[in-house]
Amino acid sequence: MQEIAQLRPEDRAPKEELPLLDKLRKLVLSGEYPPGAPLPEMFLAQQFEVSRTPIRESLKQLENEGLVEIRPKVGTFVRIPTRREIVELFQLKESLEGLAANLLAKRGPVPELAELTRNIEASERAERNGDSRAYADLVHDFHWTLMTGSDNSKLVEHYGRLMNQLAYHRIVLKTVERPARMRASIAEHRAVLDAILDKDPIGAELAMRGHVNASSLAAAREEEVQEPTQG
Amino acid sequence: MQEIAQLRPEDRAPKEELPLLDKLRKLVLSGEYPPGAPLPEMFLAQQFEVSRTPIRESLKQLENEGLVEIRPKVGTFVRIPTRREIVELFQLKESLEGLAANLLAKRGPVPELAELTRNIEASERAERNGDSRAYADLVHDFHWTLMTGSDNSKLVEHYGRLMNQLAYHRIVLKTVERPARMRASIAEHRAVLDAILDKDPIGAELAMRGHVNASSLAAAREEEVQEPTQG
DNA sequence: CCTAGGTTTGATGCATGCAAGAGATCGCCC
DNA sequence: GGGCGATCTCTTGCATGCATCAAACCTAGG
Repeated sequence: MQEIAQLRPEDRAPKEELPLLDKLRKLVLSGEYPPGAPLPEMFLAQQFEVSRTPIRESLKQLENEGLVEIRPKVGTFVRIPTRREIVELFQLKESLEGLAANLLAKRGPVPELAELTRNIEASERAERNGDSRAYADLVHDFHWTLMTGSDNSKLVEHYGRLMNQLAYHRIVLKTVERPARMRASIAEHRAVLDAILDKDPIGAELAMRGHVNASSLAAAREEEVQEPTQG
Repeated sequence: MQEIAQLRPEDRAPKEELPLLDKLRKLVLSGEYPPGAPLPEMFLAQQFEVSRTPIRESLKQLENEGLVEIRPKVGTFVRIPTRREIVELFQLKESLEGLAANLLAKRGPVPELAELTRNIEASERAERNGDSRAYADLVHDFHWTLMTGSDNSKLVEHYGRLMNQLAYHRIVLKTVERPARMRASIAEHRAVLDAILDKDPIGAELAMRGHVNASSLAAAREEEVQEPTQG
């Protein structure tokens, strides 16, 4: 029974995700199937040219990830997050990103710092050029660079799960940052990075949380505009 | 396409977890199968008197939860977390519990506050009586009451996933708080509760993070004692 | 026309069979 | 005796068939 002690995750190559699960996840996250849409196993099976079994397994995974809902003996449906869940996810997001900023600030000089610096410069260019598409991508990159820079794989893992549900939400409500928010957002990014460069974990965390909170409020305001009446 | 809009999770009863998955999870978390132990589908199938199919689905879930590892064409094994992952999980734990304390402090008078008060009093009695078993249960309850009291289901969900991996770790290393730590831990709990009662979210969060951090350090020290040599 | 009950349909849930691959075992050659 | 290779076994991965059940439909009664 000694050899099993060597079975540690670090000893093997990182698990490559199965292509089928990725395809199905992308199908949901892309919004190709709208929230509430049914996902019949038979249909997906012939869609991907496999049998129902691997489809079933993947759907169960997606249920575990909170992206679909399986109603026993009825069917699988694209999940519709409640308004409340969105708020909850934003609260979590604030905390996790704050933690990432905190941890990164403690790490000292790492490549991510330069990448974040370049990101902010590129964001400013995109903002000046009014390239909202490039800007959105850069915002995405900024947050993920900060995450991976935290050097905490479990944090990244949980963050990924969270963002899958929120990214989905963004698609549903088509939330986009308004030009007025862009400049403030960039300034907040810079404040976060400055605190990190100053090796100020608490300052970095607070700055990040303030930024995420401000973004969340902006997103919530967008929703108000798009869906003024909602119980 | 209007009727699908009514398919919101809040409209239905909370999904009851399948018994089989729970049984398998408990089997792993209880330590009945030690880390690295193989979990053959056939064996489990006849163990639970079902076919391989539902076993497979459950095992995939457990893999998603990070409790087992499936090596394609080889088999499923109880996962062994790395030392690094444990540290990462403790960092996450600190952040999530801090968030819970923060949110609870913002909620005002809720039943959880009285429950936490009672919990601390019971903890003190257990400490005086040297009842480490009861004390451990009370510590567990304190943290979970705080979590559920945050009124954030997504936070609770992520915390549950995290604790599944850490609870597992506790079993593996049989980490227990030493008597010397117990009194300090109770005082920290009280400090957290006091800040919550004062409606001081930031103070509550900081107190909670300090407490979790102290506990983590204590746990790490326990490990040092039990496993002095480890690369 | 509206409602209640039985029926039909369509989907899932699970059992089973077969093929493919990884690892161990055994034998052969050096 | 040691190293190497083929075989052999045990496992998973997937396809398929049947039973089960929820929901829609259709019909008969009020």
